[in-house]
Amino acid sequence: MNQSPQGPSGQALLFLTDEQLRKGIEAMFFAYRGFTADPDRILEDLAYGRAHHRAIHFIHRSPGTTVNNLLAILGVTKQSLNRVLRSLIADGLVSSTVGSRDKRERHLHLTEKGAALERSLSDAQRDRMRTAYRAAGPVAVAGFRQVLEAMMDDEMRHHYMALVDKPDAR
Amino acid sequence: MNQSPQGPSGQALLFLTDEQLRKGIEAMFFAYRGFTADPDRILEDLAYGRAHHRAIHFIHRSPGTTVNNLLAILGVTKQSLNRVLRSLIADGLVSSTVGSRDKRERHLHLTEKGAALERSLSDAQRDRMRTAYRAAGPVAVAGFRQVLEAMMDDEMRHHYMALVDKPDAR
DNA sequence: CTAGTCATGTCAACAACGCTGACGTATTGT
DNA sequence: ACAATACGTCAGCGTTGTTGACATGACTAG
Repeated sequence: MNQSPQGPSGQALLFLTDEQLRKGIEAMFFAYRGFTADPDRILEDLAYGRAHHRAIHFIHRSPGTTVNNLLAILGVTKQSLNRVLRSLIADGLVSSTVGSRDKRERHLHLTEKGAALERSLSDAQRDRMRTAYRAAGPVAVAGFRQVLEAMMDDEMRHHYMALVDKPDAR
Repeated sequence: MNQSPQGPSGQALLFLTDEQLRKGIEAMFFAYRGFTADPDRILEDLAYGRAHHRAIHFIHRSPGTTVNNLLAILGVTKQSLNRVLRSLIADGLVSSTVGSRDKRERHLHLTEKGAALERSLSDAQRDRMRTAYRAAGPVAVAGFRQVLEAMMDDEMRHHYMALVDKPDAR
């Protein structure tokens, strides 16, 4: 069970023990609750949930994205996404415009109202992230991102890589 | 908006830019999907979900724990937890025994069958974590955990700290 | 041009898993 | 004796995921 992995040269790879791996697993569990806590608090007053937050986030990040593209990034069915998009469009937070090149596609944008909510949500989430970053320091932050990237499924890493090097639309 | 934070001595704290924070946020989102993907695949064949996994994990980690303690760690209502526990007990994965000191309490343990499922789930999750750890290296892993710990709510960090230094019951 | 495929939207039904509120029982502590 | 605690449960509801089926309009290959 790899309790004390040894390198080929006999050097101890102590960070790969089951104990260390378990700590990482539990850290992910508890940290993710914190990660979503602040936006969740904002959303519960608005009859929206985490799914709305995700849609808003990625529409903000990729203005004009199509439904199909959003589907691939979020990894849900079109019925699930459609339910969320329908309410966001009905409430005037998201606009859906017919594609000019391909008229089957709908291009999604945040309205001013939607952008305002996005700012409120991401401000809250960034505040916590900033506090954590500052407490841990730049070296830790680099490691944090390295491990997370290595943890992704290939397809998700592909979407991630395509996003992170794009300038923020802020 | 803290676009280019400067230290008091004018040194650039470039890892605290909104851009860096956003990358961390998106990395958390995509990585968490990978984090849960493997156990989810195992569970979907068994009519169980993520909630069952969490219950099994923490009962394994704290054998004999009470319902109230599990409630605090998982951060859900007793009705939610009870629904999960009821099915796990009915299916013979978890045993619930009346407390000896305080007979109001129920002490929860995994049965042999429950322990077998726990091993199958945590093996899958550890495999991915090990691959990620190995790819990122020990320094990155230390940073990974530092940032996650700084990201937790105080109460969750308290539960985390109480757990991680306990030896694994394996 | 016709046939097939694609992008999207929608209806219905269902499951998992959160929640609130209320009530009951047994046990413990004051 | 009385209040508080630990637990279980019923009923109902909301969000978010799923499948399956069907419709429309638009593009594309033959």
